[in-house]
This record gives sequence, C-alpha cells and structure tokens, in this order.
Amino acid sequence: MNHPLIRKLELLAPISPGEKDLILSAAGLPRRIEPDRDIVREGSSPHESILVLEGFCGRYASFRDGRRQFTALHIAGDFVDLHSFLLKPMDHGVVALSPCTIVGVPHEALLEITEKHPHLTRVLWRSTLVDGAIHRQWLVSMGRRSALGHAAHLFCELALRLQAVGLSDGRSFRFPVTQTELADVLGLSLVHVNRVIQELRAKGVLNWRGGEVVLEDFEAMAALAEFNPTYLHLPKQPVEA
Amino acid sequence: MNHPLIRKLELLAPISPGEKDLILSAAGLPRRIEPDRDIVREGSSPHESILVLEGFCGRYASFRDGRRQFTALHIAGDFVDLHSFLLKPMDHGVVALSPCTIVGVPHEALLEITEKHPHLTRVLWRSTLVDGAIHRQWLVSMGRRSALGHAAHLFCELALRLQAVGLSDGRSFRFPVTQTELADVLGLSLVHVNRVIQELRAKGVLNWRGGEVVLEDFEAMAALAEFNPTYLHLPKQPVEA
DNA sequence: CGAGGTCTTGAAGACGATCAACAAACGTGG
DNA sequence: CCACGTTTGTTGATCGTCTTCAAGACCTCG
Repeated sequence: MNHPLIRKLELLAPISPGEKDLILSAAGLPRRIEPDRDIVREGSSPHESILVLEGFCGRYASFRDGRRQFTALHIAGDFVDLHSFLLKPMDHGVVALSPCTIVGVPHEALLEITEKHPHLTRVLWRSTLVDGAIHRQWLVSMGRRSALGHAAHLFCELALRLQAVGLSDGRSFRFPVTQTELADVLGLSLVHVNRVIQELRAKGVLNWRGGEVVLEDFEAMAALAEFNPTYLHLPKQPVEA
Repeated sequence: MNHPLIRKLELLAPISPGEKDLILSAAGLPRRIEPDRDIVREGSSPHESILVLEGFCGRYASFRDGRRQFTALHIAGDFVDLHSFLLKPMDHGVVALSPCTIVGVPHEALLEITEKHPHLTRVLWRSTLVDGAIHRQWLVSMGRRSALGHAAHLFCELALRLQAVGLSDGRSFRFPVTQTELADVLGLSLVHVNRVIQELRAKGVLNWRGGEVVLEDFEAMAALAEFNPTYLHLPKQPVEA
C-alpha cells in the first residue's frame, strides 16, 4: 500500500488491511493548496482533520504586530490537526509552505473509529503523541541550544522524518522554504538565520540551495545539534524511497 | 467526587459515575515523593502512567554539561506521562519540584479502557492534546516573547490552570519553585530570571515570596504577556475551591 | 552560631536583533 | 531573449537583551 497516510501510520504500529480500508474510505477527495494559503484557520472549529499527502506545511501562531512563530512543520503523511477532532476551536493556524495536496477525514468518521476500532484509535492517538514529543524537543532547542545548534537540530530531524516516509535518503531532501519562514520556525531574526546557515555551510555540513538541502556530514551536524533521534519514535528501519 | 483526577477529567468532558469508578479502581496506592526526586526517569519504559494528586512537578530534558530545560509543569490532577502508555521509552524525565503525592495507573488498565470505553478513551486522549496545546504556547513564548512577557505568560497560565482545579482564586497560589528551576522552565539564566521577577514586582503586577505568588493585577500581567487563555481549553466556569 | 541554599547585585561580554542597503534569483510580459 | 519588478538572499554597522562570572546578602535549619 503506497498511500502516504498508510505508510506513515504503519511507522507507528502495524495496522490490518481492514483498518487501512476504513481510514482510506473515510477520507474525502484530495485537494490542491497553494503556498502561503491557510489550510486551517486559527479560531475555526473544523469538522474534519487534514492529512497531508504531498508538500510542506506548518502550524503557527501570530501576533497582531506581525510577529509569527511556527510550532510545527508537517510533511507528507502527517495529520496536521488531528487534535481538532477533540480540541476545538483551533488555537493556531496551519499554512501551506509549498504547494500541498491534502485530504480531509471527517470527525464523524474519527468518532466512529474511536467507537469501534480501539487498535486504530490507539495508532491515531499515538501519532498525536509523537507530535507532542517533537514539540518538547523544539522547546529544548529554543531554550537551551544556540542558534547554530537549533538549526542543525532541525535539519537532522527533518532528514529522519522525511527518510521515514521515503522522501529522503537521510542525506538530502527537498525543503522549499524561505529563510524568512525558517526564522519563524527557529524563533530567530531573518538576518541571524542567514548567518547561521552560512556558518553551517562554512563548516561543510550543510548545502541548501534552491529548495534542496544536502547534509554533507550528518554525523557532524548531529554533533553540533547534540541530536538524539529517540524522541521521533521511529522504527529502526526506514521504508524504501 | 473530590478526587483531583476526576475533578480534572471533568474539566475536559462530562464523565459518568461508572467511568469514574473504572479509573479510580485502576489506580494504585498513593505514594509520597520528595522534592528533587525523579518520578519517571528518562529512558525508562514504564508499565504505569503517573497521576499527580498533590504538589508540583515538571518534565525536563538535560544535557551532559548540566544544562536543563523543563518542557512542562504539572499540578494536581495532571497525568505527567499518560503518553508513556503508547510511547516508550520516555524521551524525558519527570521530577518532583515540591513534595508530591502521586498514584500510578497501570498501562494494562489503560489498554482495557481503550478496548471497552471509547468515551473515556477520548477524554484521556484529549488530556494529552491539551498538554500539546500548552507545549505550543510555550514554543511561542520562547520564540517570540521577551523574557518579561514569557515570565508573565507563565504566571497567567498557572493562575488559570490552578484555579481550574480549585487551587487558586485566579489571583494567588502556592508556587514552591526556586528561581533556578524557573530559569530552566523559561530557558533563561538564573540571573536574568531574577531581574525579570524584580521588574514584574516593580511594575506592581507580581508578588512572589516564600513560595506564594500573588498576581496583583492580572489584567496588566495578561497585557504584558499578550495572554489569551483559549489554548488551555478550560470550561467557562472554574470549579469552586 | 555556622553552613548551605537561595536571592540579589555589579560588571563585562556575547549572541542575536534591528536598521539599512545592496545583490542575486525568479517570474512575467514585451 | 531581454527588461523589469518582486521576492529572496546577503552584507555591514549598531544596539540591546540576556549570559556569564563573581561576590555579597539573606534566610533557614541544624
């Protein structure tokens, strides 16, 4: 089964063919979203949860004065707002960072799953728990890592998450995001992000041009970041690309 | 029913008497934990999830060089590691910040609940989602608020969370934590935390002595923090103290 | 009364923010 | 294919917040 959601859910736990059918048949039709468009609006109370089939998007909070902070980055296979099934209204927005393909899963269908399919329920619950674990690691990065370490940590995380769904070989991947957006992810200024990126380049660990990232030396990058992948709770073996 | 867990769960959603019995009967005997003692160790794979009946504790990650970052603060009624039911091993530790009374709920019992009690399952799931929402708000504080705003935000959050379980009138509460610990919560240095606290005192919004916090002017504090309580997903009316 | 922890203060310095330009890349229409 | 405008990336200079280092004051508890 090659559907990104299934691929992703199977990373969390084995699921049966019946369960696969169940969730796929609940999903609506794929929709195309342009970059910079909101996928879920802050303050809304959705009736469906959105799954990303393709592209990058992010959850963010923004201030009246225009400051913005991303609190999560999502890739193919991620539910961006599974929590909105049980937690309304949305306390943050979700925006497409690249062209995205998404599908919605109606909350009714999720309710049905929780009523009748305890195993699948646990798998979905678990996926929200992994989101939480990533939030915590970002908190650690924000609080106690240098800007350089923080950026390095994020690149390591992305490499492994993308590898897990077959979108990276663990070394290089598409990353169609501007430095301005990255600044809002890292909680830094645009100018400083630019300097940090250059420093990673100068150290020979990062090559990032035209939306393509290459980690020239993952080990060195991980060392800079004091990166420990445990929190991602990925299985030992990534799927084939 | 006056059990802190029940009080807390009822904030999330109405639960039936049968469900209350169910979860209470699953819980083990209360245990007393001294300050500074680990409640759950990083790297462990617990067979039960811990619920706080009394006291303050925190989740933290630490570095080899001694730096530490708290990623959550927990109060009476909170499950500190409900996620360990589905996500092992622990990617962080949990430590008592004050003397704590805790009970364990065996993962077997939680499994049973997810198999047979979908509604209660959703309530528990929801409680982990609120944790996630708080993580996100902390990320926003770390990334885009000044040290002063960040501290003010935390005090506002604590006032409302404690009020929700009857441990504050919304203005004052016990907060038996050192400035060193607060520094590790806020991701700041001890010295700077001290200065920020003094600034809040000078502004006449905070009085914090001997483990007792008084928010002299909640509105002013909330304004400093640009605090919006939506993310806590609390019901309109707090319970009586 | 002494000892250890906690809080407070001062001074110096680093890291990252801000302000202001400029350069390069990209997309579009002519 | 080039001209142009817009977006993105880069650089320099200055400034401010927060860190670090160091020491002293206060408090609690034996």
